[in-house]
Amino acid sequence: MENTEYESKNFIEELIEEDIRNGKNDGRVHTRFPPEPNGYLHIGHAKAICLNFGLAKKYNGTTNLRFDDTNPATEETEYVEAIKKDIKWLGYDWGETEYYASDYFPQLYQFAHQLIDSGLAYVDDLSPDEMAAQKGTPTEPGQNSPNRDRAIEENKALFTEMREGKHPDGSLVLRAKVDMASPNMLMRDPILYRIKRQTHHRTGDEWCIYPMYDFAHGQSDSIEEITHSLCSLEFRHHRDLYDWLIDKLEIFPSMQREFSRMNVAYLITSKRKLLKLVTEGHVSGWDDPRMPTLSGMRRRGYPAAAIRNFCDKVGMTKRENLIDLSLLEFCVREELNKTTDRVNVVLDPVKVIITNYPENQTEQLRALNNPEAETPVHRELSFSREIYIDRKDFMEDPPKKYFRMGPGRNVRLKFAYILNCTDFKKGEDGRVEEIHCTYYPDSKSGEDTSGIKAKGTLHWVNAQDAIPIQVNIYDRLFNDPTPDGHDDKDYTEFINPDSLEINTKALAEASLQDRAPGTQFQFMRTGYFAVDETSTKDNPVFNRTVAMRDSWAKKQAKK
RNA sequence: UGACCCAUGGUGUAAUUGGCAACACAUCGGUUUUUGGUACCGACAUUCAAGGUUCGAGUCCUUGUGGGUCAACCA
Repeated sequence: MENTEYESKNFIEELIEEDIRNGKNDGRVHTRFPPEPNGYLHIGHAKAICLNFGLAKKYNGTTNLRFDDTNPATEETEYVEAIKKDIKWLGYDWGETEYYASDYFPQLYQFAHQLIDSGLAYVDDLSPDEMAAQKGTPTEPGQNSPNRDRAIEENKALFTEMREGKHPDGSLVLRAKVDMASPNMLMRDPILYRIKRQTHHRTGDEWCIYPMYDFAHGQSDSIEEITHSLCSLEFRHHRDLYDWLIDKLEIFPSMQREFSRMNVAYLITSKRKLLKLVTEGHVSGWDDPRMPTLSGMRRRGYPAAAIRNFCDKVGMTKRENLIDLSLLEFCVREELNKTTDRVNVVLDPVKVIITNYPENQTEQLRALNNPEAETPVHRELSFSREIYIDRKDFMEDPPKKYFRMGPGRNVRLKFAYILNCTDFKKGEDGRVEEIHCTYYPDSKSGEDTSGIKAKGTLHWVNAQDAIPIQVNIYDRLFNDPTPDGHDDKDYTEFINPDSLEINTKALAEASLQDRAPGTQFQFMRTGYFAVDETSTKDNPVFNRTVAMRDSWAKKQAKK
């Protein structure tokens, strides 16, 4: 048949399918996710995780988790644990294939000797400044080091001494003998090993020399027989060295390909810059709900499924990009709309007295938890003479298009009755402090025979049993779409001073008293919220994940 | 004054490989609605430029233009 669906593939999938067609690696697909354990995973990593694990799943392959831990100065076990937790939370499982570049230190050391034996590596004693001076520039060739032609035996002896700790930190390095005139600066005799007396989080003090990225990453890929090693665009120039080393070492030919990093407006994804936000106290930690880290987004209430869907929608190309934050928020709302229970929470309470409702009466109303759910589930909601509504749902002198409460107007209370506003009282400060209404007894939700129409529907809480909660209202951390894209200004200058508003006057329906951290809700007409991990029965705390789409507010803002 | 990569609506991608520029987000308008939510309907680009090849070019070629990356004993 001709109506078979055509599935569009990204350039990496095209490449993999071509390899499979050609029988390369017997059609095997083996990817890896290689974080350095020097910080927490962020939204940018999510794209790489989804890519690597997604590809392996699609082509029946495997994905290794490999910690790229070759720089003991910055790496810690704390980060290893956090990274594993975040990957699992995102929904991926690496099974038994958990590796560490540091496990390969002995093998890498042998590789270095192999290169020396082939006359393709030498020990250099130049200072960093001298080396830089000889490096040349992108338009001028560099100069050979005076040590470049050191005898093989001497190189072997010196390198062995480096490993044995006979030379001080920084005094010697091992360099590959490639080409000091290469147009690719990375091929100008790159450093392979440096001396660094620093305790490693896994190997302790066993080593005082450590391989550089270029002599660890590709070799680790090769040792693990990774077929497709995918990384971001800025590593394109490393590919020449990657291939050169594999070729000279005659080891498994892993193939590196590059894709463009994900840039999301108003977010930053530089680990160094995120670390600074933490250490300088701009946020409460790596998992602050305003952080673009997976732990921060988790705490904020972004569902893993939403992040996966976002990564999928963003696509895979080699172009520079700046993705609208609204796409991420769309994915979050789309998921939460399907999954969360709707509850009544009043953020800025104003008391409403229903003057014709019996003083000592309380009735139980039936409330639908989630109208989107396949099987409807209901809960009970208590209702009585005094309730609270949100301050912004009342106007003393409302315009015609305002559908909420105002003197003389009818408005429905969700799951309850239609009210008619008869009066209101103001305090000394001029603020409305009490609203009087009457209710239509025959307008009860689900059994309304009143025939009365109310344009608006409000959320509310029963004054008798409403509980006080703390609500953290989060907004974007930066005021600028590209906070770290300005040459003349530091990104911290764009920090939004109003990125967190702590609301302690909110009142919630009684069912929210003792909910487990991480539980998510839609606060009816307000937004999506998640129970914070610090929340307790006596002090419930909720984080705003994202506000509802609000076409009314949008219209008002334009005026 | 080098090398490498990239260029399709406001944004991110697609175009069955040379054959009617599609999808999503955003924006605007409308319908439905006991959430100003959801759902649904509609509007919104002749593909960076100029040449060339061709019956036919977003796609191929040439030359430009614009953007990105590269000179850490970081990854």
